[in-house]
Amino acid sequence: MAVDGLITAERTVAEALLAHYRVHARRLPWRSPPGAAPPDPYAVWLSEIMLQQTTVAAVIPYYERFLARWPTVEALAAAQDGDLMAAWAGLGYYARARNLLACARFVAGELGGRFPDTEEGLRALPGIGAYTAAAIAAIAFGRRAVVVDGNVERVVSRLFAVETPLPAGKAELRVLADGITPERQAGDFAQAMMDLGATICTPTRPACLTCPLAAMCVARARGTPERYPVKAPKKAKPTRTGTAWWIEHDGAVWLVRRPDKGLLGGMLGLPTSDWREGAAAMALPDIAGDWTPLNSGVRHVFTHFALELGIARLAPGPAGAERIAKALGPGQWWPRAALAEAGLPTVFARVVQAVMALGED
DNA sequence: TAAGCGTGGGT
DNA sequence: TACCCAAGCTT
Repeated sequence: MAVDGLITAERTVAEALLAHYRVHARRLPWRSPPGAAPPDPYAVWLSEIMLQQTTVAAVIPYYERFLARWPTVEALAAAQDGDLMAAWAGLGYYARARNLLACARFVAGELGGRFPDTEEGLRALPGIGAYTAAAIAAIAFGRRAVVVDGNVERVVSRLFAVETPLPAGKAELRVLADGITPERQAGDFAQAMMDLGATICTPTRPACLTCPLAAMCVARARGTPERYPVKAPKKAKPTRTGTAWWIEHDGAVWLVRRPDKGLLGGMLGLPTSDWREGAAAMALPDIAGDWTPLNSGVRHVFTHFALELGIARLAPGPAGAERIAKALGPGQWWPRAALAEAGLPTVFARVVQAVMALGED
């Protein structure tokens, strides 16, 4: 048996990591201290959905606002769709917000307001995949679950110097993670692994000198921790171009609700042309009037393409204003002075900024 | 299995 | 500047 505080080959990964976590755990709004009673499953679920592919720093203010406004799953289930989407605006991956609402309504309506306490039950809910089901089961319900996120993949790939490139290597990494996951305290263990990945076993320049697992780490022994995880090469990102249509009448701007599926689904936005590769010219809708192409535009990078969005402006006048809905489909006039509160996704918030910077005319 | 799906911060 | 990356899920 290892002497406490001294890391030896006999000490397991979980023992070394949990001892470190008891002292160095990050204090986060949705987290209970190490060894304490589990937090409210609603809080765990809400934080885990927000944290999918999103940094802790970005999530914290959204989490605080959501929990204050909708303190229970029943309260969230009663929210208006538009209010929920607007509150999520800026956080990205908007399918998460749509699934969040669907999940809350199912739990509140069909499950008596109680989240399932097993991985299998959680996995069946909208927006909850393998990682999130395992994380909630372990953190909120004390289950032994193998929690594998990007942090865990990086830590495990270095511990065992796994050469199989991601994403093909995911299955292998999961088996290895299973092998080091303890029977008890799986929730603390999962959070300890993620803390380690976020603060010590970082993608670049890992702080191996302060790592509680350094003595057990094969990549460290080889002197090449940054080599892992090995990743398959990624594809080039194309550029698409399009035009946003700024139609303003009587101090208000025409906004449209985007379809539920696809990019920025369910979000409010400016009407735009199609976004296509190669198209360069300003594109205008079939609305007669004195269109003004603006010199400024917006460049915005999405996950799988970059967008260069030009802006064309129209002041249709009272008669023309009534034809807008017919030409562009359903939408609403939003007061220009209140656009900051419309809950627009970032790409359109930037268009608003660009137009506002031009002044009233 | 692979592609689609946001955004902001770090290097 | 141009990448890379972050507590992934859905289809």
